[in-house]
Amino acid sequence: MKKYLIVVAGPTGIGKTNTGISLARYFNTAIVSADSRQIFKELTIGTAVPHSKELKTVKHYFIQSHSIFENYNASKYENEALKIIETLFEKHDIVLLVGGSMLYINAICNGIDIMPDADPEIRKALKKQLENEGIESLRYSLKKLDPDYYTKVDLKNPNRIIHALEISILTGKPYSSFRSNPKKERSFSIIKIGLNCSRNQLHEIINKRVDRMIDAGLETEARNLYHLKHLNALNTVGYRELFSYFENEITLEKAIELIKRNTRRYARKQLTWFRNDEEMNWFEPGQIKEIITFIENRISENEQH
RNA sequence: GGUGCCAUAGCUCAGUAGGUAGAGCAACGGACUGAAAAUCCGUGUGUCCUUGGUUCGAUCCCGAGUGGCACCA
Repeated sequence: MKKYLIVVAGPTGIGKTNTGISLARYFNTAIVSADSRQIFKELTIGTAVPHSKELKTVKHYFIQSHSIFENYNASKYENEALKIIETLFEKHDIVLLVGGSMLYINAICNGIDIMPDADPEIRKALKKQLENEGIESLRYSLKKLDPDYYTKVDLKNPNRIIHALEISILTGKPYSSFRSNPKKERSFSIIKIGLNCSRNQLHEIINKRVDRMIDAGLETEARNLYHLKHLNALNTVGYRELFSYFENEITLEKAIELIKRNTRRYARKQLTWFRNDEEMNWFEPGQIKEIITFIENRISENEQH
């Protein structure tokens, strides 16, 4: 039998964890998480990591496996997760990739270009340039260092420009020379399962889940991390709003309201990305049987060719 | 029961000296290759409560109805 990576994606709160566990038990395999925040061991309540009970039933990878002090990114994830996946395929024909981080899933399925890690000092300097001289100045630098990318990039998006600049400065070569938009060959086939429900339902799930997080002590978790708020890992829905509350910028009620709103928006953004993926096969959460049947049919079709 | 006020976007409300309407919030759509739960761009989504009348034309003026609120009984 060939090897199959089953991707389970969908907006936050839709039930990826449960679906993933059901599928993993049925196929007797492990789960590789594709979640850019659940990966951090310092974050628990605000990221809705699977409960320890759930983690005991099925082996999970990349759940609370890294530290927020590490500068993590999609490329590191691609390298590390791919290694784990390859290892798992030694014992399993099917492996599950479960999560909502669009770029991370994309890194596994299609790969991203190889280029050096950004230098924190250079990034710092560019941030300062943005702060002091404005985005216009960054654009000017980019036009000089990478005129080709200058015509393609969203010139209003400082993060994009900064990244192109930091790579160009670090390597002495234009950022665009590293960009080939690869579709990397993988040793396994990919079957993508997308989970979605009505928008009203999704909003209700999200609102309730945020209330549950607050009841579970999210405020305390955030307060204990407050002194680390400069870390990128904490530029995260659920924490940043509480940080504003700690700074007396908003009330607790307002912070909770904003967490709900920003989570809803995040879910929408995820859907925008996933909807665009033509390989995605959509199901409602709870349609486990249908999903299993679909996967088995897909595999048996594939085995015949 | 009587009197008064109100009824416009999902919500709170503005407005039109009569020419089918706009703010805030919410919502919705999109971009995306090393910060991605990040970052950035875009979009009013409407039986102006219903129904008669006046008018070339009514969301606006007049009458009636319905619903809500307040006060008086």
